[in-house]
Amino acid sequence: MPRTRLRTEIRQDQLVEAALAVMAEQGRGSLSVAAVARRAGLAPSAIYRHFPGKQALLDAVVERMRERMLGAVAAARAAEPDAIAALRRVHERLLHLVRQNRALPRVVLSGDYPVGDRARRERMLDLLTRFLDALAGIVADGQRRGRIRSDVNARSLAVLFLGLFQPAAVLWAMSDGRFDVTRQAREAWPVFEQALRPSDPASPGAPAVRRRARGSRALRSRRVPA
Amino acid sequence: MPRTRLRTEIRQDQLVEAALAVMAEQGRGSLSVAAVARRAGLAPSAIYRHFPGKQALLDAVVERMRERMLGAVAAARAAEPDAIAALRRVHERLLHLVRQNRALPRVVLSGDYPVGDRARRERMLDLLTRFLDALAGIVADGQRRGRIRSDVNARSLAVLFLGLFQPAAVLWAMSDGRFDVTRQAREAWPVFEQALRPSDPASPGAPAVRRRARGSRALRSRRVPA
DNA sequence: GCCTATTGTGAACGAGCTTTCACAAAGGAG
DNA sequence: CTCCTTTGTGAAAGCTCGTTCACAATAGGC
Repeated sequence: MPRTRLRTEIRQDQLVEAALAVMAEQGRGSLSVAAVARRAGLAPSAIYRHFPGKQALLDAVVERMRERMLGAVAAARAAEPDAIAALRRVHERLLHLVRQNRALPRVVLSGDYPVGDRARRERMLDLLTRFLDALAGIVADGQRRGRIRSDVNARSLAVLFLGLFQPAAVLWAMSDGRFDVTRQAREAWPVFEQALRPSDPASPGAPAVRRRARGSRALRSRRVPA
Repeated sequence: MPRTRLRTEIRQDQLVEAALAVMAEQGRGSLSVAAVARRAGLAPSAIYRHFPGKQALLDAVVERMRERMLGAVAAARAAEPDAIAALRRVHERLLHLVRQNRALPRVVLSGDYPVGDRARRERMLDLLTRFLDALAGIVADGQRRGRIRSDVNARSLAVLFLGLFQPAAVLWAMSDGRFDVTRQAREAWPVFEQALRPSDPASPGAPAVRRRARGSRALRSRRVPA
């Protein structure tokens, strides 16, 4: 007996959410077509009405994570003119995103989402690359305005920023939410923010004095494959 | 035709290494008993002479990662009396460990190693908890001697340290080694080291002045589930 | 109220996986 | 040398999973 009948766009949406929910609860190992279908209240075979196969569903999951992560960065950048404030906002939004969706670190940050194709692995890496590019864009902006130290290249600081929330996210997902990610953020952020400031001991808003950039000056902000 | 015949301890060792190699090359998705056996030059059924089942093999893999990670921390701590130098050494050793063994982030840092049992998940979390405890021990030592700022609790700084190398490790594993983890380390470490220093603008070796510890003073260095 | 494209279902197939088992060979103890 | 434990093998069982298919039921345009 067919249950309620819904349009395919709605079902696609539901199935992506169901897949995320299954991954959040039981890990990626249990991410079977049957589990996703059951979670969405459908028979396993119904999935093939809305996706060509399991791989396409997994792609859609990645695509949704991409939208949310890049969306978080873009929104924060648009809302806050100041680079440091924008980074802080990104930090808050990302943690909120992870809290809402425990599967995020398993999809994006684990480095081992089940992408079969080699081209798909590249796309996965591309997601993180674009994410880091967006962060580096904010950092570079702050560097131009003297709000962020210029003796370290923007890309490295962006990776450092990633390190500010990735361990917290993974620990939170691993511990089933017992790791206090809010406290970690509250304590770690000021340290990071202070580390971003120009090393000039003058007022924190002053333009960077650019004290000896040493050997790392010529480093470009390349793409991840470097 | 039986190939060369070796003692079970040697085979266990070989099989763990084979499993790590398979994971490093093809990801955890392809970590089948057959793949591990082929890599070790054995028939699939031979694995059951040396391990009760696949799960036990996976446990042994985790155990080996545990030894190596905790060993790296302990060795660095023993070799360097100064806390900051010890942390730097841990950082170098861990990156070396990851470079030698691309599977490490997939086993330990992804938060989604295929551990079936709930007790096993706890043990996995316990590994990271002990790792963070060991790091926090070094940090606390540095705090006592005034080498590291005391206005942030040791555990939070330990997680921050984890963030110094986890993203690099994951990016390196995801990009098949194209991400330049050495450069990232070279650029990021000074920033982190500087952020560790007591906020007192006096000489970096002076005892901490302990300027306003604010609300976070009473925070204990709890275990990860907090 | 009918028609047709769309959505849902249960059964079944085939592939791949873990595990077991009967049997073969090796290698040290006696 | 002989025996017996240990180690290795190939075949097959048993299982889960992704996918296909014939068929049923719905919803909306006419």
